[in-house]
Amino acid sequence: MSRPDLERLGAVYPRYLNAIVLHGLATAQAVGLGPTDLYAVGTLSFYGRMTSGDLAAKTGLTTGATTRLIDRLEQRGLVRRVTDPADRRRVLVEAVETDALELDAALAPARDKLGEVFAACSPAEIAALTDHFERATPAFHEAIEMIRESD
Amino acid sequence: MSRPDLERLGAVYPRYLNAIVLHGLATAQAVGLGPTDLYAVGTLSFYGRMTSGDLAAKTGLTTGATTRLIDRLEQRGLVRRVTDPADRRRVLVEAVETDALELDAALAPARDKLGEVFAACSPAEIAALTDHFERATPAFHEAIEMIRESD
DNA sequence: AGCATTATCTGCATTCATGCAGATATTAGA
DNA sequence: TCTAATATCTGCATGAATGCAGATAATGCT
Repeated sequence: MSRPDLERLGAVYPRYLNAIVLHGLATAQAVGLGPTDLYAVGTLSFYGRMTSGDLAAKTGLTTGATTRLIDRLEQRGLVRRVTDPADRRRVLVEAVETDALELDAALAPARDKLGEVFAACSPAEIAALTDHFERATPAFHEAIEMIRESD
Repeated sequence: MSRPDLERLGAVYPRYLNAIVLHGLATAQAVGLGPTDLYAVGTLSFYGRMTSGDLAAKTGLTTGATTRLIDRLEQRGLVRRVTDPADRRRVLVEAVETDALELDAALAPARDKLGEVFAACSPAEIAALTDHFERATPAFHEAIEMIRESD
């Protein structure tokens, strides 16, 4: 791989990540949630129910702060507590599928704009991009854990 | 483009964005800044000096809150205020290139893990990905503006 | 020169997320 | 059964980000 290629990636990629995070913050603000709260809901809906403790680990909060986070989300009807029948100390939290948030509306501009970007791609390019996204996602999750371990 | 392709993209992409934002939040926490503060620094260093008001617009904060944000960043030596000689009401803010933050250290895990992902790509794939990132970045910025306009 | 406009800053107040330490409930093990 | 360990919750406290309204400073127009 040639040097110029990597340099261009190095220049473009940080700005790209910056834009995505900024967009995430703006979305949270638009739906009236803190960033952590909104992305906790996302995590729950993408990866399914998990215990309060697991959610604490994912978000990097203490268990106490996580209790309060779940309280807030439950109060807004975004999340549901289910006691684990196998171990009644544990509380499973699951996303309620609803659009109590107007999350769909908040994401509409991104969907439109990104839709145009993807629409300009060939099927092969879409496949390549999807492959990349699929590999990059766990890489970010691993990086998150590593950041938190070295605190 | 076939349906299955788009469905896979639709499943993978939201998780990908979720991971990036979560990683952004974890990074901010690791360096001891609020998410807005950290991504304001990023915006300044990527796009160069801008007025306080422009930064307010970019972050979606009021001008008062932005003054405080600049105060915080200046106090930590991440940013510098420069009075605009052409219009002395205006304050230009520019990023100070320093690693007063151990931002490099905080980003190291992501660099490593993502580096592996990119290393597995052919030069052609790298070029295609870079093209995509380059097109997606302004799309996100436009989406941010649209979200804020419809508040 | 005088006035309206613009850009940033300040004082004040408030909301909110979060940590911490101890409480409670449940399970597991000796 | 008694005790230790585990999972979540609560009370309390605090720091921090933010908004808002008015203050200050600079510019531009008439």
